Order: sequence, then C-alpha cells, then structure tokens
Amino acid sequence: MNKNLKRMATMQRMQTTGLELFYANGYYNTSVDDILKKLELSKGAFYYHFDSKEDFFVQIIQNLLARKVYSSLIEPIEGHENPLTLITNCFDEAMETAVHNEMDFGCILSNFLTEFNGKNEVIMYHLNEITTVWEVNLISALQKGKFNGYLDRHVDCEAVATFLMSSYFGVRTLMTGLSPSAKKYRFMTQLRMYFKSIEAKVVVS
Amino acid sequence: MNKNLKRMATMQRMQTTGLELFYANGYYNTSVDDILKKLELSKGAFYYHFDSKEDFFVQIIQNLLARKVYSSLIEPIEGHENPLTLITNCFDEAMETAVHNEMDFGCILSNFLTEFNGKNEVIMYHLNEITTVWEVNLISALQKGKFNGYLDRHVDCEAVATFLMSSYFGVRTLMTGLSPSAKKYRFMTQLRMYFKSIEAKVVVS
DNA sequence: ACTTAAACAGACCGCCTAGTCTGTAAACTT
DNA sequence: AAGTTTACAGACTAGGCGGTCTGTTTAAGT
Repeated sequence: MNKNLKRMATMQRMQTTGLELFYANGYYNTSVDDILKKLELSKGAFYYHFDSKEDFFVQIIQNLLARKVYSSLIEPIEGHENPLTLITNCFDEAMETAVHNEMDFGCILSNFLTEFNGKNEVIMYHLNEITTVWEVNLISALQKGKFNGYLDRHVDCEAVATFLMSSYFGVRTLMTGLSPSAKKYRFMTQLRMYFKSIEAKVVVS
Repeated sequence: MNKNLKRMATMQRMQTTGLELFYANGYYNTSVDDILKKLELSKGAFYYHFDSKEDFFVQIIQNLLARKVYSSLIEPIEGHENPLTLITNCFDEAMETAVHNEMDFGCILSNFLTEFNGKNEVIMYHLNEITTVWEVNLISALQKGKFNGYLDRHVDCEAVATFLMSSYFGVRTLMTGLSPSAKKYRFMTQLRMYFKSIEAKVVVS
C-alpha cells in the first residue's frame, strides 16, 4: 500500500512543479527537462509515470487547475447571501492574492486558453470544460440571487456571467503590467457601479 | 531609389506574414523557418534584414501592431460625440470583425501581453507602451465626454478606462471558445447596462 | 533467501531551432 | 565596361527538444 502512496506522491510533486513552470514560462516554452531539473529527477522517471508531455499537462489540468479554479472562483460564491456581494468579495480576494504575489502572471485559466487556442484541440477541450463549469456556477448563483430578490427581475443572468468572466480574465492580464494595485482598486469601484445597475431596485414606499 | 523601395517591400512582406503566424501560433511556437517557408525566402534574406528573431518581432510591434491597435481601438473613439456611444460602436465593430473571422485567436495585444509577461522584458516594454497609449486615449475621450456633459460628474475616468480595457481583453479571450456570437451579444448588453450607470443623470425638470 | 516488479537513472536518437557564413546574381555607381 | 554594393540562396553548426531504451537499485511478495 506504501507502494501506491509513493507513486502518487511523486506524480503529485511532478505535476505541482510542472504547473508552476508552465504557468510562469508557458507550455511551449517549458521543456520536460526544465521540470526534471528542478525536481532532480530523470527522463526515465517522467516517462515511467506519464505517456507524453501532453498527457502530463492534461492530468495537471484535471488534478490541479480544476481544483484551483473551483476553490478560488466557484466555492466562494456558493452561499445563500447576495450573490453580488459574494462575487465582489471573491474577485477582491482573488485579485488581492495576485497583488501580493510577486510572481503573478495573470489568471492561469485565461493564460492557457490564450496559449492553446487554435493550437491543441485536446487541451482546449479540457480547458473549455473548466471554463464552462465556472460559467454554469456563476449563472446559477445569479439566478438564485434573482429568485431571492437581490437582483432586478429583468437581469439576464447568462449575460452578466459572460460580462463578469470577461472582465475578470482581462483585469488579471492588465494587472501583470504597471501598478496592479491601482488597477485592482479602479476595477473594483467600477464593478460595484455595474452591480448597482443590476441589483434589485429599492421600492419607494 | 527603387532600391530602398524594394527593401521596404520585402521587409513589409516578412513582417506581415510574421505577425500572422505569431498571432496564430504564438511567438515561441513559431520558428523563423516557418515564416520563411511561407514567404519562399531563405535564412540569408531574413538575417540580412533583421538582427534576430526578437528584433524582427519588436519591429512588427512598432510597425504593424501599434497601427492596428490605433486604427481599431483608438481612432474610432476620437470624436466630439458621446464617448460612451463611440466606445460602444467601437467595441461592437471590433467584436463583429472577430465573430466573422474564422481564424480569430483573440485580441492580438492581449495575447502577446500574456505570452511575454515575465519572459521578455524588451518586448514587454514595447507592448506596455501600446497599452498605455490606448489607456491614455480612452481616459482623455472620457474626460472630454464628462466635460461635455455626457458622463456623470462623479465618474472616475481612469477607473472606467481600466474596466473597459479589462472587459474587452477578457471577452475577446472568451469569444475564442464556444458561441462567440452569443458571447458578443451578451457582453454588449451588459456594457450598455454599465454605461447607463455612469452616464449623466437626466435632470428632472 | 529468492523472485519479481516497481521506480527510477541516464545514455542515446532524430528532429528542430536560432543564428552564421560563404557564395552569387543583379543592380547601381563611376 | 569595371568595380562595388545590395539582396538574397542555402549549406552549415551548436545546442535544445520530445521521446526511447537499456540498465540498476530498491522494496514487496512468497
């Protein structure tokens, strides 16, 4: 039983540093040797555990990227409170993490979508799957919010979800440039402005 | 004089197809040989006109990318009308072009920002320069609009610019996935919602 | 104690990469 | 007409790439 455990541990180690380097340098600009050098492992070890570099990356997507997106962008908006508040706090926290991370290269999911678009269908399929999961959860959170009277009745939840995903992807890209902290602050003020325009109108009694 | 003309023509040809391939496949995933093969030119021709692959790309940024961003995102918002209308039409047209382009890989500028972030300082410098030009022009267009009474007095123009750039970068990335046309439509509805929240309030007479 | 398979190590292969260098045909200069 | 420079062609090199293959050590099963 220790057998399978060690196997899993090694594969985890490989995938973790693999994701680190792929995120920092890009998939095509990171060689298998780069990863193995950092791990102090050999080619034999890598191709014993994985069929190919592509197979390796697909497993990283399913094991690490999917969980990362879930824990940072989906789970925080699962609640019965005002979804606009939940989303605001969720984005705020995600961006705050990015601000304090010296090695921030933008949203992982967005970066890989950009890198593989039109280049690798297999990988794109798995990335789009994660994107869809995020979208579905955003929409259902908004619909629940509408049902609970937090959002205006006329709001198109699918459209709001698209707009939110767009703006988040984009701001993370922008934040990799100059003054990320200021960018974050400005973004958040306008997100709140936008939310005011779709929240339930106060009934004048 | 025909001399310099031919030289310019060849360099233009190289840069044009270079940008095409870099946009479609990424910079690191496109070899100099790939470009030369499509052009039916030789290594000698390439390194006669350019010092290196990086120098080649920097010239592409300055000659082609900068103009492209200007003509599609900056020039259309230079006018004395309502900047919110101008921006709406500008984004609409840019996204419509993307929808009808089978080979759309997202916003060129955003893609390259993602690809080179943390990997190549020289190229990042030139890319950030273009981004800043866009930002500055957006801000000044908004400020002019505020002065002319199209925007609410309390609007933070810099924040609006950041929000707009973010959402545009992001939606172009999202549109490379499933149903770009629907994504565009949904995005535009929410952009209009957002604009309603920052436009000048109607004075009740 | 012996067998067997798991978990590697590392040499090796063919291909691709950015970049160099030498050669050469045409054009421009004088 | 002769000399010189431009604008290439294409062979070549050193190194990196993903992937293979043949060991070898370690540990579990019997």
